[in-house]
Amino acid sequence: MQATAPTLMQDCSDCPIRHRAVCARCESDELERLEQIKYYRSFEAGQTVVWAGDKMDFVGSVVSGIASLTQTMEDGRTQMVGLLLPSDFVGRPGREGAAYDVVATTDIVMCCFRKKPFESLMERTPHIAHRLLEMTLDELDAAREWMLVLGRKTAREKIASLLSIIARRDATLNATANSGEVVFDLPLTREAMADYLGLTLETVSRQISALKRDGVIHLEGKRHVTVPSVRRLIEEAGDDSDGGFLV
Amino acid sequence: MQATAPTLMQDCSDCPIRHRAVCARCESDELERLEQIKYYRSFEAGQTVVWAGDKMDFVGSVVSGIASLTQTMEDGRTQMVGLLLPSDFVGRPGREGAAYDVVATTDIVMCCFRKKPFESLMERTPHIAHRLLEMTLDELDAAREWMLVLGRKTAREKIASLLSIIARRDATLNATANSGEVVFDLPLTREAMADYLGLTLETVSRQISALKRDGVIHLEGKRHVTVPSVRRLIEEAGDDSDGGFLV
DNA sequence: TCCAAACCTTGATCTGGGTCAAAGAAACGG
DNA sequence: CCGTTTCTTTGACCCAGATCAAGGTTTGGA
Repeated sequence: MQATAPTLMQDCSDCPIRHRAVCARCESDELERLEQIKYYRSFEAGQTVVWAGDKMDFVGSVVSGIASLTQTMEDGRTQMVGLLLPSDFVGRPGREGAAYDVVATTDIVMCCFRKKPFESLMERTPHIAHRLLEMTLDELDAAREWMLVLGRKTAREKIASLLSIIARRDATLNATANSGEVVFDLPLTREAMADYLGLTLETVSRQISALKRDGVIHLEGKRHVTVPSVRRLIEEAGDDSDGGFLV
Repeated sequence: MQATAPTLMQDCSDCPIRHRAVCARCESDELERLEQIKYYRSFEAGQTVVWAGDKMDFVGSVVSGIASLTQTMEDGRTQMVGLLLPSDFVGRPGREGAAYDVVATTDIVMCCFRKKPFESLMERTPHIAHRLLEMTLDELDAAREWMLVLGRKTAREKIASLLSIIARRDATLNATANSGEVVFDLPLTREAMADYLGLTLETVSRQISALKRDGVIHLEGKRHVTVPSVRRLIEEAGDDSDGGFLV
């Protein structure tokens, strides 16, 4: 669905880096310089963007589609450690290799900058460094919140937490925030959800069935979800911290 | 043990902010400005430095002792989301409230800067912003690595992972990196370890006993640990990523 | 020196979620 | 339109770790 063809946008007025990483406070000549070093890449669902440990010579943000950050043990156990939705930034200025695999979950288009020029631009443009610090702090908060999910929540709460996050992101993007009902398409397979939640795919499937049975969500097909009451969903997630969303 | 009395160091030559946050690349007049806005605070074991959600009007780093970052659910389940060892930085420039409780695990002394002046110093001093970005990226990496521990490792592997981290930090600080044997004092109670690892304290106790029985570690009293072979410990942690340590 | 409060260990038992297995849906290429 | 592949659901059973319970050990104050 997010599988936008790799249309090379020429003007990039909707390029997320513009309003998220570089942001409002930028001078127009800074934007100009960014435009000059910008390029697009696209990947098909399942493709690996970078492997953990490999040199990552670019930074960028997701334009369309969904990518995931994944850590793997030798014996094959994997844990997804982050989800990149459209407009999310990935990259580690000042750091060499990738710390985790970046994998395209759906077909994706990314807006990239080669690292060297981006870094030197950062040197000259405090606003960019500043904005990146803010974004990184936010990611750190999100990661730490997720640690609570992984360490202490039950399977049912985990599923509800994930659905809350997706619902929130989706509602923000689509401004569907009305009656408390939210509708969206799950961008992840049951297996990907399991990897994100530290569960098995069977447990994910069972708990989704249970939430459906209990009327917390409604499913059409495997992926199309209707949440009649977001408040109820957030209660199921056992959560404080999802606060701020629709309350 | 880390319970240094709140000796107000006048010259601060060993103040961690100097070499970690502000770092080598700073000009001496930047250091000068930092000195001017610096102050010390100390807390007793068990005291809460800030509550989640409260306004946090300072940033700082730990001089001595250990603090922990903790998230709590309404029903009392808690998850430790970070550990602050001496020289670690805490604070969120550009962000208002704390995202988690900061609690003194042992008696601690912190070196602080009021946020406002620190932020305005940051504006004028790109190196500081830059260093903070690097530190935050490192913390994010650590948090994501920990997500793998929480989501996918067994209780035994979790314990071994935690011991590896403490051993590594301790070895780095004390330069004990010799024969592969490392000796240190556990700075955490069994309960605190459980909160960090997403386990119960009983399970922690049992697994520590098991590691002792299997000769992976040796215990003297409840807290004094000898690790005869760090390599072995890292194997028990099931880990790749602890690489770089003593190999 | 003794008592009380923290901490820690160990045992018995229970259970949420994992594992193994089989069979439905959807999607897809030919 | 059909066979194959990929994804999902559901069932039966099992086990790692939680829970409940009871003692030990250490620390510290009076």
